[in-house]
Amino acid sequence: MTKPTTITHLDEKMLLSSLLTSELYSQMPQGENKVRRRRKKAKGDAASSESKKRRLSDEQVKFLEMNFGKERKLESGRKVHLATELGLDPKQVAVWFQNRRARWKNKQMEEEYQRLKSMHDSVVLEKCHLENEVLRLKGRLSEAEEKIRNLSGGPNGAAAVASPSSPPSTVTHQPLYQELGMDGEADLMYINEYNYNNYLMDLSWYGM
DNA sequence: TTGTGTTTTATTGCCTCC
DNA sequence: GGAGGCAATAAAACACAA
Repeated sequence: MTKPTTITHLDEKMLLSSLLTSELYSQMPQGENKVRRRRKKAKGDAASSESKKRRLSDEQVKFLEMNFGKERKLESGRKVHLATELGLDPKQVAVWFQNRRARWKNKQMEEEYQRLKSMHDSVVLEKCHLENEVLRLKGRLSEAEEKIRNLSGGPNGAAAVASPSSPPSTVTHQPLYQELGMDGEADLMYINEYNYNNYLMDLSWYGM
């Protein structure tokens, strides 16, 4: 009689992960990748109650935390001293410090990421504002040029304005919204806000 | 109670340094 | 070559919603 096995989400994840690492990665030619092969866990020992995983007591953790605060690395003498003090195996102390360093490093990286992200966000926002300002000023420049053309006498006056002192490239400075037939600065503000929002959405999409 | 996600403890394999 | 560090991961322990 074979009982149908139900595969939980967790099992599925583990299975997938072990398949990926053991099968896929171990097939990669050695030397071309730095991905280590999936190890095999010695399951027999875990069954014995003696080697079962034990959580450290609050006092033990507190003491270890205190020591970690003083010095994150653990030289041999200190390890043995802490172990006897806490009634633990020196190896357990070493493992605890190793794991604690890993957690500390993760936290540092997370904080650094948040710091950089907020810096980056404010730079992007600033860029949007500056782009808006550039477009606004270009609009005003076009208006001023138009007025000058009108003042210097009708439709032919434009030729007079386009003298050597005013470069012909001015035409290419026409604001984008005029080219697109849009309604001035309000639309431009909208475009920039739109781009910025899309940008933020992209960041969140990539989990940033 | 149970399924699921998270945290903690422990192991393995590789790398570096002395 | 071995001691110690680190990254990756396993697995137990725990938290918690449903």
